[in-house]
Amino acid sequence: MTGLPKITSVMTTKGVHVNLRDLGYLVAVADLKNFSRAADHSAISQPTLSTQIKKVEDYLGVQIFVRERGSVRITELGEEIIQVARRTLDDVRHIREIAAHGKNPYTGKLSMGAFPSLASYALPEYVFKIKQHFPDLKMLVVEEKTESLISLLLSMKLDAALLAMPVDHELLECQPLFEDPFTLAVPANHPLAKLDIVDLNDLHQENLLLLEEGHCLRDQSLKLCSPSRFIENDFRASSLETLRFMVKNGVGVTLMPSVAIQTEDPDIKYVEIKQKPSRTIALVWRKNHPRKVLFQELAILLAYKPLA
Amino acid sequence: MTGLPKITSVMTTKGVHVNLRDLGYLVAVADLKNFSRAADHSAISQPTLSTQIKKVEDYLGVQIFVRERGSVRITELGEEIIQVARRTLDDVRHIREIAAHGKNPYTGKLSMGAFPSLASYALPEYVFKIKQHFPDLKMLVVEEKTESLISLLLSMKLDAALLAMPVDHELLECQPLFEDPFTLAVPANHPLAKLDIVDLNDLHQENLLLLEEGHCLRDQSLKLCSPSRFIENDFRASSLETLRFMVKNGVGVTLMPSVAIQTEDPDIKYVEIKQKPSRTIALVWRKNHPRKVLFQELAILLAYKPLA
DNA sequence: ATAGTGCTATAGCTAATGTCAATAGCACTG
DNA sequence: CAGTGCTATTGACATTAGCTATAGCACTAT
Repeated sequence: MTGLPKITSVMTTKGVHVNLRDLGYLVAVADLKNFSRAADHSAISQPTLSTQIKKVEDYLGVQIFVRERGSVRITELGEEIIQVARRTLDDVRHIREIAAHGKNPYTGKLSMGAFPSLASYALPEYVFKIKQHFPDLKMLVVEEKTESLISLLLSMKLDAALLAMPVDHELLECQPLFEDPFTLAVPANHPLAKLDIVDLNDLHQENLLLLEEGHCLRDQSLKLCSPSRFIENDFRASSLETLRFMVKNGVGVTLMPSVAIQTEDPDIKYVEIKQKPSRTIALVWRKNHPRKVLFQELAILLAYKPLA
Repeated sequence: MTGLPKITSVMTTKGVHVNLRDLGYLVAVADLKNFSRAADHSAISQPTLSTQIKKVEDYLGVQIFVRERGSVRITELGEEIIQVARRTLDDVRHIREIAAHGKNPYTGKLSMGAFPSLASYALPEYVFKIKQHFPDLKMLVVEEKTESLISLLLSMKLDAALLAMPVDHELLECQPLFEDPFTLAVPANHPLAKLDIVDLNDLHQENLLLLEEGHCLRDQSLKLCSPSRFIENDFRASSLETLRFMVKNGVGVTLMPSVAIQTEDPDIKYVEIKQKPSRTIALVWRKNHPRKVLFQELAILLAYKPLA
């Protein structure tokens, strides 16, 4: 036969696509800095890993790893690529989680957030209650200001959050849990401490202490106290405990949510307020979150007053 | 032979993994709501697409699409899954872009941001200059407040940004471009308008107009003007043009960055300031961004005074 | 030097997977 | 009741990822 040779597969361009699997290999090599161990970790043979990595590098047309004596270095471009690869793999994990949670909302990781002036007081008991009723949930709690919590919810990095109403966002669903009345925290030796009940309109020239910007409690307090003529001051506490400390030491007064009241302390008196102001705490989650059924049940579970 | 039958592949569990390709199919079906057209769009046959979609649904154990008369509905869970799938595909596209830009930084999309009190004035000319020197770049401009720009840079959603120094972030690199001196914008009929130069310390009881919270120009102005005893006011403009309008109408004065000066308007006078305050505009990008070479060249290109 | 160690790369074969064309099945339409 | 417009199933074929075996390379220890 003098015809043309039968070309079956010259230029066997092995693999033309980037795979999720390949991304995993990239990350494994990046983490372990060693092809053989990365192969082990990925449960494939070292040659396979080598060829797959090479395939990706060829496909992208850039070098990701520099194979060096004893260890593997990552190129700058490689770093960038691997950073995104990690994100990609996380997303795929996320897809699997969504499916798993859709099938059984009562298992798996559940991340729940609360804003600072609520978190430390209500969360411990809440987490305890949740663990009792849903023992298969792995709780993860996050303490952030309201604004951050909302963006975490929207970006799917957080499953649910305890927020103060109102929460008006068309992508979020919201179930009120309980009312948290405000009291006025005053130093025990302050004239107001002798009262059983105080009218916000009667407060003049008091030094109202507030949290720093971004705390919803600050905004609520400012709103409620606008009729009173408080002394302006530049002090901005970073936590409710700092505020309590300041009140205790006679620096001023502050609005204290009931969940945070600690009656043991003889230096502070918490006085009821005639206007009965309160904040409504709600459980909030993304509409059409795969586990909304769970959240509705959680809301019922947590709707009882959190403190005995 | 009475031995056991040779089982080659009973239970042929076709496909055990989710693929990037599969995610693409999901998105195509979600977009087109029709298997056949989605197959067409994905350049595969309809049967292949059907089996692959089914494979994913089987693997995840949840139904993603409801095949209905005439069209395809997406389950709630499906919506969530597809949302993440889109993100995943974007990430992979991003990986390819990183590689492409690493090979040739001078082509492809380039997203550049600037904060509002600079954007409208400097960006048009900048974009023009860049297009001239790098005709293969597809420019995309974004106008956001400084804080947003920084998080966009960090999350790789923005390539570079024009920001006011200082920008201290260990993941960001920063190349100063030019000084932008502040002048005092006053109504033409204001006594100050007659001066050639004004001392910030001589300003008393002027009504200083500022932008709303979050604008870096607001913070810079407040810092510079703290020695003066300005009238406090609650007005917060949402743009520099609003401020200019207010000044024009005699409501007060404001600090105006030189890039924003418009000498044509006879109703406003821009008075030089004795203290020669200025803001330094810099080009900022993520350290080890694949195209940092490009940004360094851009910085040189843009370092000349932006306005004639 | 020489064999050994600890790496990654290459080759050739096999199993798994994705793909196609053909066709079945289903629910409406004319 | 044939026709239309869908999705699902089947069986053959092509591509890809995987394996084992082995090569190659640069040091290290004997």
